[in-house]
Amino acid sequence: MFALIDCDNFFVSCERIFQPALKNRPVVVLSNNDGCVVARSYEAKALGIGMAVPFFKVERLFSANNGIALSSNYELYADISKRVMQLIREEFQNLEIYSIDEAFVRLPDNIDYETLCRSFRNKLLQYIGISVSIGIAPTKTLCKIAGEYAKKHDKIYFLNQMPQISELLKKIEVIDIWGVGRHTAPKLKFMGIFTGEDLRTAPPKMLRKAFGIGMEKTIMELNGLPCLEAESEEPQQSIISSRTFEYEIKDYNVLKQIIAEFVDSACQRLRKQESLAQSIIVSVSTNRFNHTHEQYYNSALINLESPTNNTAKFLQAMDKGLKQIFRNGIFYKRAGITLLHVSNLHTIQPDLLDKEENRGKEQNLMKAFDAINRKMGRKSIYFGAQAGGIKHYIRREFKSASYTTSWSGLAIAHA
DNA sequence: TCTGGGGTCCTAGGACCC
DNA sequence: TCTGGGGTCCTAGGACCC
Repeated sequence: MFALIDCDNFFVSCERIFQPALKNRPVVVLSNNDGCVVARSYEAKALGIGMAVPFFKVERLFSANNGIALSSNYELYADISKRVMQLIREEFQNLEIYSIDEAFVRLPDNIDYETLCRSFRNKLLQYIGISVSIGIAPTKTLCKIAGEYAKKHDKIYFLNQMPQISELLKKIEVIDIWGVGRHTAPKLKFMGIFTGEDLRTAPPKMLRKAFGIGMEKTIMELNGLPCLEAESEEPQQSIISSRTFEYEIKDYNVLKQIIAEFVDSACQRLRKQESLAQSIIVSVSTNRFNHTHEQYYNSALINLESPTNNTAKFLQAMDKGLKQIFRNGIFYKRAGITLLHVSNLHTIQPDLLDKEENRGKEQNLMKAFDAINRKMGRKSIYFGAQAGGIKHYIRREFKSASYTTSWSGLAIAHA
């Protein structure tokens, strides 16, 4: 049996831990540049604020109802997530972290699932102050459905018997089934498949021909046959760092300095998971909502001679790639990099032409670099290519303090 | 005025081989 | 010169997820 443990309104819940005044009123958390709504409290949902809507479209309605909007505070959410996952890990087997706010676990056979989950839910609430919903079912796809139901009802829901599954699926639109997206749903409707139950009883082989193997798996899973197994915690296969800027940028050097920040951040994550990468994609684009300037999108792939996690080498490659795609007179609003062809640092095939002593030196250099920044604080040392003077290219006007990750952000209790 | 960021998996098609 | 069948590997792009 699987269980899906899903934090309720996660980003909002994190903020409320340290700001009790946010309780019982509409709260939303915004994406970078305070652009879109990415998390909503129940009170905000009740106002009809949709997921991922641009905030400026709902701002008046929202503030008229005494709402509070916050910029995203990813340091805080990542830290709270880490604590939640740790507690889950101590309690269950086969933890699979699915996203920042949800995880699948495998439940042992022949136990009282609901009692176990409910006591764990209370523990999380008491230890960390985060409320979760838990869906229990024989497959992951059914767990998702059980979890959604649990959110709206009693927070724990066990979905197991076929008549029960069938009844629930009848009430669910096909677009709300995990694995069915906005492109596939209209096509399914055209074929007469409207509800989850229609999909469950549809011919799997036929739908596989039309939509691929993923759809066949979804149908099997709806029927209680597990096709998606517990996945082990593998290092990531690609690492992305990209941003939309607050302002449009025309200057090559400014753009390059900002992208150097992305390279630095991605390489740090690469080293943290003890990996190497061999390629980097650099991409730039204009503001797709601004039609007064020429629209432009381009990307360049640069392959390195051998896998590395040396920031300097990726900075060089990034510059080369950026030169290939940069055009004068374009107003750039967004840029990013992706590291790919990621491999494990310890099992790497050494390059015959690469001297081993150089590889050792390179590793030591980057270790020292990371150690200094860990000890003395972020960006105590950095590469010359990185933005020295350009710090402010993202707007986060309503960000809360880094309560758990910075001394200056510690909450103060007045007694 | 203001529209996010970070991932995975699958498939089709091209290049190449015998 | 054309024909047939069988295969691998790689890449770009689409679809999905949160």
